[in-house]
Amino acid sequence: MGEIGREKKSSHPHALMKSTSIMIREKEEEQKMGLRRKKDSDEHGYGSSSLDTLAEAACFIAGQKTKDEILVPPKKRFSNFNFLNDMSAGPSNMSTTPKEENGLIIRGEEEVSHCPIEQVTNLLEEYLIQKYPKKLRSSCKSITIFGQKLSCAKKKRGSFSNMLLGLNVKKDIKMKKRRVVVAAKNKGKKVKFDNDMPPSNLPEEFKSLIENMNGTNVQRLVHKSLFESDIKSQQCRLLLPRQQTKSTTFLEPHEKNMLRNYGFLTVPLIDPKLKQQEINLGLWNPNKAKEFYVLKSHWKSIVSEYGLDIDDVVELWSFRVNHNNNEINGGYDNGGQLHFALVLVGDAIKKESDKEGTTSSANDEACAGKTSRRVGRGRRSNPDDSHATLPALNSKGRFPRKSLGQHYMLDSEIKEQLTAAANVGEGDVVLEIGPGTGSLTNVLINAGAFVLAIEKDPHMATLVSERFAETERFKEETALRLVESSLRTSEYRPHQYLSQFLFRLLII
DNA sequence: AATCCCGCAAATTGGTTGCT
DNA sequence: AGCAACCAATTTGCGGGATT
Repeated sequence: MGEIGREKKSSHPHALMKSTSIMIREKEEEQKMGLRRKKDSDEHGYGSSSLDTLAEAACFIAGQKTKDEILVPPKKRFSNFNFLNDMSAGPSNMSTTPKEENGLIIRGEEEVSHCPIEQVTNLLEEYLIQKYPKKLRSSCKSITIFGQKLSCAKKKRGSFSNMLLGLNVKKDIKMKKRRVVVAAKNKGKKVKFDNDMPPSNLPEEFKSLIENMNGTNVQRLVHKSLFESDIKSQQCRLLLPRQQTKSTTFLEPHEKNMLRNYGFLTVPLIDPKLKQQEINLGLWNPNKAKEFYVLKSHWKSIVSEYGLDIDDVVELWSFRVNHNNNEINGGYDNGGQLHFALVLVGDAIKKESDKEGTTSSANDEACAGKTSRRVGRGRRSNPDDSHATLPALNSKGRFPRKSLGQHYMLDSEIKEQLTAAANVGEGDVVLEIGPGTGSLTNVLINAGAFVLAIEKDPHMATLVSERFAETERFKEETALRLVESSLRTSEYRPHQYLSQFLFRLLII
């Protein structure tokens, strides 16, 4: 109590309205909708009539089902339905500081009471769960009522049953005072609104790598000094300044749709050491006036790997790589697949090179897509180690896709050990799920086995069949038979399948 | 239970505009 | 010119779901 009344003088009057963006103006609603609220019907003062109407709305929503979004176009049927009233779009001449009294928000002469958010969400949830086919529920990403998006995008795999329909409002009107840490910390630090960016200058090594990858449309997206929130371990994201990204057209329409519908887009990234990995590009406040792009998953590991710190300057570049095989990404990549390159600038790069001098390449592992090589140990070298196909793959912008469960196994010793452990010998028939570059396949064939391989990634499928096209056994169609998976639309994951298969074996 | 990760929106700050 | 109110851009606190 009183928190609202103590609203800071400097704070914007709209600030409160935003936070209470959905409220119900009861009197208005009663008049508009002809509803008669039962007195004493519930503690919030909301009678069943309103909730019935809401249920009706839910019913209507359910009737508008589409695969990715349930959309209720404004003023289509319930033109007088103003139940979920966005107060942020309310009267702009509201100058009185809002106050809270007896559970009511007082704004000038107008009285509005709290929306029973939980009731609303519970009701919608219950209704939709009852009325909605399960299949459709699971694919539903958001619900829009009269332009108000009820988002559930944050739950990647959230089933509808445990999904809360966030109404984009604070459930609790009471606003906690935030600790003012920023002001003290950044005192005197100028917030840069003017984009006095230095001229674009992509380092030569990046240029040549991108050239090798046949990259086109190379452009600098972002030039940014890192802030605490960019590197804080609890935050794990890099916010891309809106000014620098809003005018650019680095995303194609289908990519924007992906972002809006699924909340993120996995983009191949060349990191400062020219290693290739993937990063998730996210979108905050989708479909709102202030959309922000952020780099999410794996940003944290980049921060720790390169020891990024406050005030380090980074640049994010984008480019596109045309794959010959346009089947990749469902044939959407007409303009080429989006790639990013992360470049350290100034002190950040100096610091990184200093670090490299002292720590050598101890963290280099023979893992996905890394161009590192292991030294020492006296292990015999094998031409397959750094994979004959790997440089070629990388140069074409192909590297392991976690979304497909891809991991390149580069250590031929392990492959041989695996083959030996499985006791694979002449004449054995081996089912290989996800041969990838065919490195294990090669060992298996050399051991005399007949290999039946299933590959989902059409690019890999082509590659592995080309690789073994020269082998005599392949020509005879006895050693390797490649099955191009038609499971593209399923949730097929080779390693998941394998682990489940092993698990079943164990329990049998 | 602890930690990680994500997304929203409050807080902060510099710029702009309008009035005196 | 000086001031206040408003606007816009950006950072980051924080809640809460997901994961370990």
